[in-house]
Amino acid sequence: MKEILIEAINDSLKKLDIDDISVEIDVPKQKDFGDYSTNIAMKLTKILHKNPLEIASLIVENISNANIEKIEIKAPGFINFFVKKDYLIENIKKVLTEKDQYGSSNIGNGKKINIEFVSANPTGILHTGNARGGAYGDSLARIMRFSGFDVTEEYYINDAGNQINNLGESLKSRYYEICGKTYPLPEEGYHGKEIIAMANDLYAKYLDSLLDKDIEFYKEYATKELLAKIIAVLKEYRINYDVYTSEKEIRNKYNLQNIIDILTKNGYTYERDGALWFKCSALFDEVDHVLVKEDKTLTYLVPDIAYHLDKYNRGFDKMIDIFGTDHHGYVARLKSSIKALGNDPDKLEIKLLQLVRLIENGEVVRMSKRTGKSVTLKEVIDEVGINAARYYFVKSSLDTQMDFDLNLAKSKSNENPVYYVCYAYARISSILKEKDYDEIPQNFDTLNDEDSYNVLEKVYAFPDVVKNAALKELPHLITNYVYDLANAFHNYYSRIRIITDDELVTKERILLIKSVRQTIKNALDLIGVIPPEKM
RNA sequence: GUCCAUGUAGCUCAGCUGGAUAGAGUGUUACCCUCCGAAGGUAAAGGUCAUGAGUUCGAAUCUCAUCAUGGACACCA
Repeated sequence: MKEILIEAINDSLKKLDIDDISVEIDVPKQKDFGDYSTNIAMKLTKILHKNPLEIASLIVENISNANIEKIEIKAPGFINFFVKKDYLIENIKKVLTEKDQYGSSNIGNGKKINIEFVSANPTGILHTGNARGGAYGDSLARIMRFSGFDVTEEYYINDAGNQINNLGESLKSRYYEICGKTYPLPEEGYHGKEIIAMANDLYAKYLDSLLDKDIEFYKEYATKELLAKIIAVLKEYRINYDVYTSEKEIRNKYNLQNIIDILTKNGYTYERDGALWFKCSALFDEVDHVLVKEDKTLTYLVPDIAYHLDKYNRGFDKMIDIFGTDHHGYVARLKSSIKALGNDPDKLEIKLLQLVRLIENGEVVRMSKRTGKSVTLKEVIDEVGINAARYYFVKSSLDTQMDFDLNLAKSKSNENPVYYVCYAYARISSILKEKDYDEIPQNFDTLNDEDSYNVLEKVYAFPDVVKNAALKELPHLITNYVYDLANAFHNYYSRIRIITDDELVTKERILLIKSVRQTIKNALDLIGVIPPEKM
């Protein structure tokens, strides 16, 4: 409908000899201002040097279109369109025919997108911050896939380096402790409950027969166990990755020295104080960073450069990394390295999400993997449920600093808007159990009232919302939308009786609410929420 | 100190590339079930959009300054 109007306006503008301006069509907040509205007359004041009202009437004079019922001009210069409602009726048929595909599109045009998210180090278990990143990343992937992008969801496993050494040492230390021996816990060691649990498992299975195993054994065992746990929880959280990339494998696949050599050849390194530095201040960063330490070991930056090179080599049109804001200093470094290796840094987009602050008993709980103090994703899922958790963590934009009050989440979980939406779904399902129709009629003659239009307009808006969410990469637009849709339905339900004595009326109303239910389902699916038939 | 983000109703948050009288939920106060699910609906109250200037037909939205909050500024990852 928007396109039809834009075309009509453009035709009119041509007659006025104006063609190089883009016409914008909005949906006004108020019903009095019509179904659609444009500010084009006001934008043209600068070019035409005329009163916007005058311009508006010139434009309107030249518009004629069968779909338009009425056009009004309102001060200071808005042109408001009132359109015929046939398209809303047509749309019911579309929803009922396309079913689970309603709202999908091909605007992505098969472009290859890589979305990397969570990628938590396997040195502990997932916490609430990962819950947010996971909900965002996976929802974005679903939305983009639904919009015709070729999406790869990826998890990068940091299974090498210092932290893994510390992890191995930590496990060994705990195991020794249980065996009645001592082995020092490293200063940077991990204190999580899960490490102690693993040590207990080892003892239960092997008693003290592992005491002379070397550190490699503990490293490998701990990494494998923790990773399995992480993946299992993510799966429960309805996230299924397409690709897991291991840092260990990247280190084997790429000769890291080779990458440093290329950087050197391109003139982006220098030596100082016995270390080799990356001259990223010449590119996007403010300061330089070390690649090779004085003791000749590599910093974490080097394998990460290799990892991103690997992503580039796999031929994605766009790569999206989702980091916590605590890694924001890292963005410039990474982009610099990409440029320094001769790739296009604009293909990599790094999204920073504000960390979730945990509140318990009115106090901020400091989360830390090292001290083992945190609320895990698993606990969140068990306490508030998967639907509520996914909805909650996706409903705010990434830039919002979020507080997660665990007491509130537990005690008043009904306040979560997800229940309001699911309730609408369950209500419709329950009516459909009583009466249902499958065949779709040509006309819906009895649905010619404002109440029906109000709901149908929301249903009609869905494909546009999805496109918007996909292009702007904002999954929370979906939660906003689906709430509005549920609200429109609850309103309709309270005013209109669906099942009546009149067979035709009942049938058309049933099909209307069926299209609502389908749209709710499709929308919720994009954010990983599965509505129940009964609540 | 420098960099990034944020500041909208008592609280939690929307507000799309600047548009018409700033919106929801929650909380407070009233109503509404003989009938498809009241986890619902209706209404009232609640705002110097942090502050100050600027840009223009028009600013919560853009620019600058100030204040406040969170985070980052390692030869850790």
